[in-house]
Amino acid sequence: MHACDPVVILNERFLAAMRAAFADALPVGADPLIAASRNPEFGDFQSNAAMPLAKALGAKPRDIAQAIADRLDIADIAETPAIAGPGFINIRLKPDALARLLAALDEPNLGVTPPTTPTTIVVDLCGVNLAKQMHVGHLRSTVVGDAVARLFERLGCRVVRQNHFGDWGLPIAMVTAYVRRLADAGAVRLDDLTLDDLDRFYKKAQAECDADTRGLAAVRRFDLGPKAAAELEEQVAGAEQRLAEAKRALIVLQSGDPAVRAVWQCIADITLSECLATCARMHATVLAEHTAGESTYRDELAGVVEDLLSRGVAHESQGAVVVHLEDAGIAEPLLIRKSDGGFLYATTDLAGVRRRVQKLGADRVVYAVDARQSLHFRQVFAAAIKAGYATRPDGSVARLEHAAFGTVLGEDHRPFKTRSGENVKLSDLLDEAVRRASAAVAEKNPDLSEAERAIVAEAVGVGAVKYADLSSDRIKDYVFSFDRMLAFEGDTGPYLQYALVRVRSILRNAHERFAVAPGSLLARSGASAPPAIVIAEPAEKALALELLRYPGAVTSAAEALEPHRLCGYLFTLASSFSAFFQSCPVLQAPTDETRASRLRLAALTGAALEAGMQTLGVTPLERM
RNA sequence: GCCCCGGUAGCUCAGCCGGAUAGAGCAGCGGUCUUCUAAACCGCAGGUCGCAGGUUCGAAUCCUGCCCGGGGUGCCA
Repeated sequence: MHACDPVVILNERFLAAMRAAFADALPVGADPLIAASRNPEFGDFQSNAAMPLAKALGAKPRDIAQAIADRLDIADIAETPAIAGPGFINIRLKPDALARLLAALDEPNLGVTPPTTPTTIVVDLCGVNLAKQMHVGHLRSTVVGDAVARLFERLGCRVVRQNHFGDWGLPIAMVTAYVRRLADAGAVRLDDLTLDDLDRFYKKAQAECDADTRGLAAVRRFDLGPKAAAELEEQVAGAEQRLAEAKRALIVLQSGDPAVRAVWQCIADITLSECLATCARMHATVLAEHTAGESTYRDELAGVVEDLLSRGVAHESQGAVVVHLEDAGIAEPLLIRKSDGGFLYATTDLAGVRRRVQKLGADRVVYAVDARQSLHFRQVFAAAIKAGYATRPDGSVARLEHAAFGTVLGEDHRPFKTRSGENVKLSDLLDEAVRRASAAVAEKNPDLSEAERAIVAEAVGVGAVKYADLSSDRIKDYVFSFDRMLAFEGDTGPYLQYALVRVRSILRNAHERFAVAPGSLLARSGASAPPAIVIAEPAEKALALELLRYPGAVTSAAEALEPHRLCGYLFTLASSFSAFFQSCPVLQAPTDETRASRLRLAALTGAALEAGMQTLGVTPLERM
């Protein structure tokens, strides 16, 4: 794979040399340990293989390095290797080899090789709840989940997205009963409801059912007077009554009562359509067909519990049903049925694993969910494997992975909330980012028309929010700052967008001034004889080496489920291009050959930046 | 109590399946626009990699213990 990636090529060549040098004495699994050199003084790449082999082979590291170097067949791509320090083998690529490797990169997949066997990845993302607005809590699940999905799509895998929509259970029954009461009383018309209304009703319904039993206990304990006690008694009694109503409503909903189901469906439709609109605005591919609400599992839950009980995987305990997981190293058992007979989200998630592996054909299931669910998923995965739900038709066990992410924090390092302590609505967040982006665009580029500015501001604002979310290690909490993400300086979405805009500006000018057809520069865009690449200047070489890292960056980001690796790569690529842009005139290049070569280099950079940004779901722009 | 995650420059973060002098960006100081978009580039300054041991030729990276912060921990999701 990655026939244009020097690391892959050198790895093969070094392995061959190591085998030739040491034959059977070479320990199994010996690794050439190829890495890009951090200091250009030492060369472009290095092998660290000799030092670890010293002990196994009973020889001095430098002698081992020499033995490897002597048998190394790399004259076609590199200068004679140099041995330095304790036994590093330093490699410097030849300029014409760089040009050949870049030409190999110039194909539709930019060097990324599709898997030899078809692989299906199911990605659980977004996870909105019925009757609730999307807020910052959904930002990461949507953005990280979509980026992971796009990474695997870029690798050529089959990807199935699943929006595990929280549309079932007691809280849902509560709000459904609440809305139905309002509708029956003529206080609301179902057709006119908005998600804002529903969000309010949800909170009210929940508050009504939330008995202040602790308050009542405190009043009694401290004898705060009969009036306070009476008020609280009334509140508790009312809440208990509402809760009992909600439980009855759940039973009615579950029984499929048409009137209740109609209200529920209406609430679900309103929620989902707004959710899908917000996802579309964020350029996250979450569509109606990806929706797999918890309600779609409702008829499977009893069967799951019965199945696990009958096969001895689950056991009754204190009236509930649990799966013990000590053998998987987890002390806490997983509860899958309450003592009142109700099911839990673990039950749904078990049914989810079964469907995703056995119906959707997953080789790998990835959950883009908050890190606080970490124990829950460890339990569910262990239980699912124990139950055989993760077993594929060929008998292999699918990989179940939690792509856990940390919390979005405010500048005060507390979870990001509004001043009044509410969750920040995602659409408000995006509006604010776009508003700020618009102001900045107006200042930086007053020549843009109003219409174009609106488009650019939307792409820059949304892209800034997404890039900020994706560019730090997902497991860590991060501090949300409009100022930083929109500062247009440093490792930000706008910086990447700007680098691509500069590439495209060059290509536009080349077309206008030199009649260079845009499609004539790259083989991947159909050119039969793209210009020859000549690597001469240091900035050209640095850019070339950076471009060749593209396939490896995409692959490792996907494998590790870490989009921030791709962000880091794109930032260094954009930086290398900016340095090249500064020191290597393209249109004013000294010769026609140099201009043509640099144009192709620019076009290739543009292609890699564009592909990378699309993989992150950050909109590439023509101008900004 | 037990379990999980974090702790790297004044700030925000990379680097963590061990490799040569620990990197960016912001903030600070100093340069660069008659020339492809200066939303950029170049340079200077800035660090007991939480602490202490251990493994290793070599540790920010692996292991153990501790400290600090966050989270989770049987009938919510």
